[in-house]
Amino acid sequence: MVKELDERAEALPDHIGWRLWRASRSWQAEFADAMRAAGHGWFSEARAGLLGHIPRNGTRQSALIERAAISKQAVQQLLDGLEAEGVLERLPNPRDGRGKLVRYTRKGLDALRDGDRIKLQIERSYIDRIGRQRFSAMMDALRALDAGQGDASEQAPEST
Amino acid sequence: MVKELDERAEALPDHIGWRLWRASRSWQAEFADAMRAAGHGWFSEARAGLLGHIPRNGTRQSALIERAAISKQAVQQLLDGLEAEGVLERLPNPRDGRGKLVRYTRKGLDALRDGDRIKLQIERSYIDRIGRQRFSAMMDALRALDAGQGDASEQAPEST
DNA sequence: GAATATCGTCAAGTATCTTGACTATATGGA
DNA sequence: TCCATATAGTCAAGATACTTGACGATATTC
Repeated sequence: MVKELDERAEALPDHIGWRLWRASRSWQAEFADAMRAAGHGWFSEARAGLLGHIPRNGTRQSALIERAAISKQAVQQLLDGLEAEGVLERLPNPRDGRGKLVRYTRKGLDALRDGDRIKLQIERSYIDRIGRQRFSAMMDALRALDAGQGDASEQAPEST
Repeated sequence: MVKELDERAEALPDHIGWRLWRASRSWQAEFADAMRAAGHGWFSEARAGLLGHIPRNGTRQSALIERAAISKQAVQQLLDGLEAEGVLERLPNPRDGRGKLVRYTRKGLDALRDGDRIKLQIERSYIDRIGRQRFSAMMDALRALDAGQGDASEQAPEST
C-alpha cells in the first residue's frame, strides 16, 4: 500500500448543504433498503419521491404533475412503472374526459403501511442517537425552512 | 377548471426523511442555479457530489473511489466529464505507476471560490429566515447524526 | 362554434449510475 | 528472481431517471 502525503487530513465539507445532502441520502438509503427487505422489491428512491406526492385517497394525475418538481413526462414514466408493478392504477376521471385519476392498489396500500412502520423505526433510531431534544430542534428548523420557501404544496402529516 | 373533492386538503408527508429530502433538494437547486448563473454552466448536482470529495490540494483517484459512495466506473465517468470541461486534470502518480492524481485546474479553483461565496449567501438567507439559533441547532443535530453513521470520511470544514 | 388552454401520450435524447470483463502495475513471498 | 495475488484504472453495455418537442383529445371561454 502506497501511503503518502496527499493522504493526510484532507479537508472535507461541513456546510448546511453538504450536511443536508448527507443526511438525506443516508435516510433514503436506509428506508429503501428496509422497504426492499420487507418485500417491496419494486421500491426505488425516485419512485418514493413521486409516491410522497400521492395521498392515500388518490389524486388527479395532473395535480401530481404540478406538485412533483419534475416534467409531466417524467411523472408519466414513473407512473407507468408503478402501474406495471401493480402498486398504482389509473382510472378515467368521470368529471373530466381528458383526465385520469391515480390511486393505490391493495399492494400499494400495503407498501404504505410498511413504509409508515419503517419511518417510525428510523425516527426512533435517530432519536436514540442524538436525543429527542436535538431531533425536535432539527425537525422544527426544517419545517420552518420549508414553510418559507413553498413551491405550492404545504400541509400536514401522512403518506410515504 | 374542474375543481372537485379530491382537491381538498390532501395530506402530504411530514417526517424527518421527507423534510431532509425537501431541504436537500431545495439547497442543491439553489446552489446549482447560482453556480450556473455565475458562469459555471458545466455545474450539476452529480458533479457537485463528486467535487465535494476532492480537496483543494487534489487526491488520488482511488482515494476518491473509496469516499464517494458510488462505483469506480461512475467516478471515472464523472471525472471524464469534469476533465473534458477543464475543471480537473488527471496526472500520473509518480509514486504508483498504476495510479493517477486528480487535481483542480485554474478554472476548477475559480469555481470553488465562487461556490464558497454562494454557500455563504445561502447560509445567510437561511439564518435570516429561521434565526441563528434554530439554524445552529439544525447544524448541530445534522453533524451529530452524521458522526454516528460514519462511512469512512469524517473531517472539518472546506471545499464544495 | 371557433380559438385557446389543459390533460395525457409518444418518441427521442441525455445524464448518471450499474455490473462484468479486462490490462497494467505493485506487493509479498517461495 | 519469479509467481500469485491484490490494486488502479479503463472499456463496453445496459438500466434508471430524467429532459424537450410534437401531438391528439377534451374542456373552457368568448
